[in-house]
Amino acid sequence: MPDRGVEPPAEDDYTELVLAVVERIPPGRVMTYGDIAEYVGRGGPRQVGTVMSRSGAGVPWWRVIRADGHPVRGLEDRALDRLAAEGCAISGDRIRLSVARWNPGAD
DNA sequence: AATTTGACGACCG
DNA sequence: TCGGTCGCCAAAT
Repeated sequence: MPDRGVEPPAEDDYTELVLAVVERIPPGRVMTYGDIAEYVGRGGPRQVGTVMSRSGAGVPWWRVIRADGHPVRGLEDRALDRLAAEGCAISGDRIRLSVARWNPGAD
């Protein structure tokens, strides 16, 4: 049987796809739940949220934000801390999407 | 098996 | 700009 090594997650393919995308978001940049759903081509924003809530602890979850620019619901302070430390474009309590939004494949 | 919930998003007033 | 409402799509209860 295959050795699982040090990386625990991988409960299913969809989860893996989502986490893989989040892993690629560069520091100081962000993606919305909808962006990720569209990019992986399955499910929707809410499904991405479900995956992150359940299995997002091991990836840069603070770089995944809502479409209105607000950071993750319930963890806003920690997310803003981290993003600020990365030099992300922030305006008040929300991210400047027009500046910080990142698209994989176009990097 | 049916209903409610959730780290969402577009629309509208 | 802000809050209310409805639509979406699985997971959890």
